[in-house]
Amino acid sequence: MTDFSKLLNPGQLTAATASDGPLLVLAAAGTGKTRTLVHRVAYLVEQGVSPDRILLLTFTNRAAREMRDRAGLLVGDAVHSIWSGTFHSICARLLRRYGSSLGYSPSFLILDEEDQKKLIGDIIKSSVADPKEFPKKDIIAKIISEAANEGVSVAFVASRWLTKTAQIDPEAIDAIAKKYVARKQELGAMDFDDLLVNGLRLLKECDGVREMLQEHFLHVLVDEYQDTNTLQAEFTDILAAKHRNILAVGDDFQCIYTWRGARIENILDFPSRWSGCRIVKLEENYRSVPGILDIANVVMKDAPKQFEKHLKARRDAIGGKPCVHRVYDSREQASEIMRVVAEMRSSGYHLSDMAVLYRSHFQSIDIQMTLARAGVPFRITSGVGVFEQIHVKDILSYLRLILNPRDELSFMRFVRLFPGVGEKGAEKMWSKLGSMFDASRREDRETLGSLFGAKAKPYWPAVSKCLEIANEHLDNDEVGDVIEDFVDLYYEDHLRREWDEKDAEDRLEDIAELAGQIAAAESTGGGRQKLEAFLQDVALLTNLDAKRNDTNTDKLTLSTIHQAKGMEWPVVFVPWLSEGLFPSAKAAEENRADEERRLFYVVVTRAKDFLHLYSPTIRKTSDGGMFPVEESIFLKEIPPQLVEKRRNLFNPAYQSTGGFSRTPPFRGGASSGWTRRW
DNA sequence: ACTTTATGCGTTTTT
DNA sequence: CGCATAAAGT
Repeated sequence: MTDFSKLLNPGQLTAATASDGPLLVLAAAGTGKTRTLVHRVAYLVEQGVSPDRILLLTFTNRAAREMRDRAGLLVGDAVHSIWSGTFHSICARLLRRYGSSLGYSPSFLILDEEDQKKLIGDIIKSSVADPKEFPKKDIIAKIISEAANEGVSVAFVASRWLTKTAQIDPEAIDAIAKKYVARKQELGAMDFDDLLVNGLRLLKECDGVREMLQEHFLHVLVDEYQDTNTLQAEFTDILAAKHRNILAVGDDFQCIYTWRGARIENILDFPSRWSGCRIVKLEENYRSVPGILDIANVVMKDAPKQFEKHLKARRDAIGGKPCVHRVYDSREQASEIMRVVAEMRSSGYHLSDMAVLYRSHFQSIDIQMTLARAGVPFRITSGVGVFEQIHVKDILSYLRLILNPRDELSFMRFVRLFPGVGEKGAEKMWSKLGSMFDASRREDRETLGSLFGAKAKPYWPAVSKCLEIANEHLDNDEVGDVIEDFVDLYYEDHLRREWDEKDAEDRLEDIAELAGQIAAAESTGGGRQKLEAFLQDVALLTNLDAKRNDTNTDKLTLSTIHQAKGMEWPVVFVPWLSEGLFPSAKAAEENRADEERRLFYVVVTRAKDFLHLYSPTIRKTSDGGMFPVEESIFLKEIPPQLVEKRRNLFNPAYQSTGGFSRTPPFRGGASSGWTRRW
């Protein structure tokens, strides 16, 4: 028996070894939230609870993996039986098993954001008289998603948008939404939101399934509870209703996903929803030095809705106070960051001990360029996911088509890889083939070949050959070869036609990586089953799930604050603390100033030893414009004695007043462009 | 009629 | 960069 009292502080111990019944753990940043949760799992397993009757829900794949890894150290192989994962992936798992009650096949497709927008765009094109006068697909997709996540009607959300975006007709948008639902049905597909919506429907509408699952899950544990939306809170409430063993862990101060439907009220009301709920507060912070916590406490001192919480430092002070750097522009900011990085390295920190955390992706561009020029290795979580990139999706559609002759979306994508085949052509081919294409049948391959135009025809025999032998490869568990053949015999050519040399090389490398990852995936069956399992849920994988082998090299981390949630580094840099950027102007417009504040709280509490905050005096736009920017309100609020101020104004703005532009820049943005590689 | 190529423009945050 | 739109090419 483990002596938990030796491993945990009193608060953590109470939570981890609590008796049955509802429990809310209010864990402020850095107070050992994950540790508590992991030990709770270990405690339950030691008490004889069968691991497969424990459900552990998280928000991100990374959190799920960390939880599994750490629990594994305590309970060993039992960890593999625990039901743990993101809300989305657990719902997907349940729906694959029991979704037939709702009319879904176990192999339903999961649409990623791009697929979703594409479908909505197609519907707009075909059903709206004048698409130019109609809201764009991105807006419609957002409205539909918002409605799903809040559990309200599309027309309701659309009319709410009316106030800020002109010319929206709620009825018309509702009509699009209905067609979108029908189209998904036709394809046997669910988008991300459907996973949650249908996961909940499963519990509400299918009495048998609900009762079985309620009986099955003895313990329901939810991480980051402050970020649950209506659907997720209801989902866990129902699952735990029978045994009443629900453990919600969270921190209302760290609620940063309201834009995605998170309801901070879920955690605030938790005690009243669950009668007899015990509350444990964790306020002892083991992560950060006192100087950093002082700032965190200042940031949240006037927070409106909250459980009273005050971070108590358990570490001694080391180094100096957190540092505020006033710099001239984005480039100077980048070189200043790099200078401090070098300084910290020479005093013994590794690159992997440091992170640059920013409000939005584009704010990292100058930093990336500066680091690249200086040859400092860094790891970045870019705006576009690895599994959402064009070339990866191309390969995935090729693989999907081999496995599923009726996969319309994959077919469309696949045939459009050939020159001279566009949207209309692809549609014609699909209907001429009778809405199916069985790659393993010679006739189907010949028919398709005859449908190609003159430009595509020469390429077909080689690809046809690939398709012919693909099944053989799959039976021999040679998934990698399936991809390799296709790339060698056709796709590499295609890439080189579409992109310049360097880009094509990069993309080929990504594909090799993908092949390796599929081959390495765990599975019970042979190549076919392995591939099937991978393809089914690949939409749920994110950047952080790929390139795991990357972690052994020493690299500086560049990440958005959202993606950095739950993580920690000895040294943290926060660029662009300027009004309009952080807090973001857009958030202010939409009355979400308090969320920006919580976001700042989150980033401050990521730092263990050193915190460096940067505020440029000007920002430049892509068209060469130059504008003065004010220091962020978050910096202004910090009492001067809590920080050390440094000014680095190599090139003060006031010396060249002639350079300012007249028109203000668009809302955010210091420079333009995106990076795909990471 | 449909596809390819050229050009301009907007960019929060994510499962 | 990717997307939408317009113009040019098949």
